[in-house]
Amino acid sequence: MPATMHDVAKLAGVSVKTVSNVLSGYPYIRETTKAKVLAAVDELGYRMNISARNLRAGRTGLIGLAVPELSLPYFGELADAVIRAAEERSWTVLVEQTGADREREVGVLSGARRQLVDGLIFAPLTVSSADIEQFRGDFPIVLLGERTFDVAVDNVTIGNVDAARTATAHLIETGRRRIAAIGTHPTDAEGPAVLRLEGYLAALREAGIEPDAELIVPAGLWHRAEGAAAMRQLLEAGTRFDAAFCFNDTLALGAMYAVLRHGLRVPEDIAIVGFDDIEDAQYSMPPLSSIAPGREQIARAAVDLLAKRIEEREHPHQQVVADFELRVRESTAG
Amino acid sequence: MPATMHDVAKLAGVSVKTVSNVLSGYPYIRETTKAKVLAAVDELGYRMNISARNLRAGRTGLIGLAVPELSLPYFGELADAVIRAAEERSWTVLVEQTGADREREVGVLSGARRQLVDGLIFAPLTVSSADIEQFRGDFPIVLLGERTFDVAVDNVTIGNVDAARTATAHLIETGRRRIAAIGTHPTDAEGPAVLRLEGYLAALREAGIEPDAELIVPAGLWHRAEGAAAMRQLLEAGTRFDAAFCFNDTLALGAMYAVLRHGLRVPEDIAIVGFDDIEDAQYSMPPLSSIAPGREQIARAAVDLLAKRIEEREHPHQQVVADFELRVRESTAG
DNA sequence: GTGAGTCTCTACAACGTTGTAGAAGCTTAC
DNA sequence: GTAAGCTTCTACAACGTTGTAGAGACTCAC
Repeated sequence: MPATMHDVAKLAGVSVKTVSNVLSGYPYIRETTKAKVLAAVDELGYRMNISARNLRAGRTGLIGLAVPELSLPYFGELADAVIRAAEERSWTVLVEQTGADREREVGVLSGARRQLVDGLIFAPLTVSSADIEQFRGDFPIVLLGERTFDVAVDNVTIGNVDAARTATAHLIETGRRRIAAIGTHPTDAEGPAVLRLEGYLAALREAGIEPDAELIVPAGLWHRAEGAAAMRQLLEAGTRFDAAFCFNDTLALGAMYAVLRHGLRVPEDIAIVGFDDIEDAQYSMPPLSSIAPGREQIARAAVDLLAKRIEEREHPHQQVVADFELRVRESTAG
Repeated sequence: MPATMHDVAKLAGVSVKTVSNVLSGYPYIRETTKAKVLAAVDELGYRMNISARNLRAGRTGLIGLAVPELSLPYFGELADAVIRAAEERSWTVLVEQTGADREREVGVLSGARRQLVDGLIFAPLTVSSADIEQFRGDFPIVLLGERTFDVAVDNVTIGNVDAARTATAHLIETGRRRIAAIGTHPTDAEGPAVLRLEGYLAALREAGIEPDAELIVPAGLWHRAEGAAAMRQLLEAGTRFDAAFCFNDTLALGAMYAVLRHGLRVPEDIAIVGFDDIEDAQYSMPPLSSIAPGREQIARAAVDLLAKRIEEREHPHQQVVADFELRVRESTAG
C-alpha cells in the first residue's frame, strides 16, 4: 500500500494541503515546514498518485502518437524524436499503431484513448480528410502529413510535392530520362503517395519528358518487400528504364536489392533515389540518395502545435511546412 | 465539457450506479433499463473518464516499456510486438527511451512513471543486477535480456550464449578460422555483450581455435556507424581474418558496408553473421545471415509474466528462455 | 494602537468513478 | 400467508489530489 499525502501530512505534522503546496512549489511556506515535509516524503518514499492528480486537473499529461508501424524505420525514428520533444514539456507519449488499417485509424480518431490523452499527433495513411472532419470531434489533434483538401486541423508536413519534384529533378539532371516511380496508391484521393506522384510528374513535365504509365508502380505498404517486388515486376516486364524514384527509403532499399539481384548495377544501370533518409540509407551498398525531412523539426513543431491547441481550443488552425534536403549519395552518382 | 455518468444517469432517468453497472456488464439489469442507458450514452457521446476509474481501481491499465532507442530497428520491432501482445489484455503501452544512459535507466527503475503504470517491461543496457535489486523496490518488473547473476526479477531472454555459439560455429563450419567479434563491452560485468562474447569464445574453444585479442573489437552503441568503424579499424590494422560475428544486425550491416567499401567481397573474402534478424537483414546485398530470436514469443512471454506478477506480487520469479534460429543467407554462404 | 498588507497555514469541497450495503418488489415453496 | 430467495435498483462513501476561501499571526506606517 503506497503512502498518500495524508500519510506524509501526518508524519510531518501539517495539513494535507500544505504537503500539496510544498510539492507544487507554492511560495508562501516557511523553510522549516518545507524541510519537515520533504523529510517525511523521503522517509515514506512517497510518490504522488497520478490518477488522482489527473482527475482533479482534468488532464492526464499524456499525448498520443498514432503511426502505422513502429517497425518501419521512419516511424521508429519519428517516434523517437516526438518522445524527446514531448519530454521537454514533461509530457509522456503513448504510441499507438494503426497498421495502415482504415478501421484502426478511424478508431484512433474517435477512439477509447481519447479520454486517456490530452491530445493526439496522428500520421494517417488511409483515412480521408472527410473521415477526419467527421470523427475528430472536439479534440486536439495535429496531423503529420499534409492535407490536400482544406481540413480544420493543425498539421505539420514537409512539402511533399516539392520534395518529390526535387528528387526526380535530381535524377533528370544526372542524365536519366526513363524514370520509374515506385509506391503509388492509385485509389487514394489524397495523402503522401498522391503528392509524391504529383511532384514526380511535375519534374517530368518541367523537363519535357512524357510520363509513361508502365513506369508508375503501386505499392501499398512501403516495406522493403514491396519495393523489391515492384522492381522485379518492372525488370521482368522488360520495360526500359534507367532510374527509379521510390516514395520512401524502405521501398528504395528493397528496389535496390532487386536490381542488384537481377545482375544490374546501381547507379550505372539504374539510379535510385529514396525518401525519408533513414539511417540505413547511409549504409546500403551503394549508399542511397534520399530526401531528408527535418525530423526533429517536424517532431518539435507537432508537439508545439499540439501544446497550443490544448491550451486554447479555439484558435485558427495552423500548417507548418518543415524543411527538407536532398542528400546525394552514390545510388544516383554519375 | 464532456458528459459524465451523472449526465447519462439524469437523461436515462436512473441512478449513477446503474449506469456504471450497465457499462461494466453487471448482470442484474432489466433489458429496458439497459436500453435506456445505452441510448443516453449514445446521445451524449459519453466516454468514461479513465482517471476517475483508475483512481477508484488503483490501477491504470498502462504498462511501461523501456528500451534504449526506438530508432534501432530491433527495438522498433520489439515495441511493435509488445504493443500487440499488450493489446490482447487491453493494456496500453507507454514506451520510454533510455538512450543507453545509465542515469536514465536508473530513472526508469526508480522513476516518476512508477505511479503511472501498473508494471514495467525493461530492456536494460547499462544498469547492473545490483542496481536493479536496489532501485526496483516493490514494483512489477519483467526484464528483457538474461541476467548472469541471480536477481529476484522475472525475465525473458533468448539463450544469448547458445545463440552466439551457434552463429560462430556456423562460421567455423563454413571453413573460417580467423573470426572477428564486433560489439563487445569490455567494462561490463554482465549483459548481452558479455554473453555473446562468451558464446563466441565457447565456439572457438570447441573448434580448438585460439582466440586472438586483436579480433575482438568493442562497440558501445551497436549502431551501423559503430559497426562500420569497428570493421574499418580491423581492416586498416592489417589483421588477417576471414569472418566476423557481429553482436547485432545494425553492427553487421555497418561492418558489411565497410568491407564492401574497402573493395573486399562478402562472403568470399569476409563472411559476416549478425544477430536479431531485423527486416533489413533480408534486403542487404548480400543478404545477411543472422540469429532470429522469437520476437513474438519474447513479447508475449514478457507481457504474460508481467500480468502474473501484477496479479500476484509475491510468487517465485520466473525465467523464460525463448527460442532462436539461425537464418543462413548469402553473407556466410560457401 | 489601529488598519492595511503580507506571510503561512488549514478546512472543505470537488473531480468522476465504483464497492458496499441495503431497499423494494417479485417469485417460489410450503 | 409467509419466509426465503432472487432480481433490480439506489444512496452513500471512498479513491488521492488541488482550488477556494479564509483564519491567524506578523510587520509596517501612521
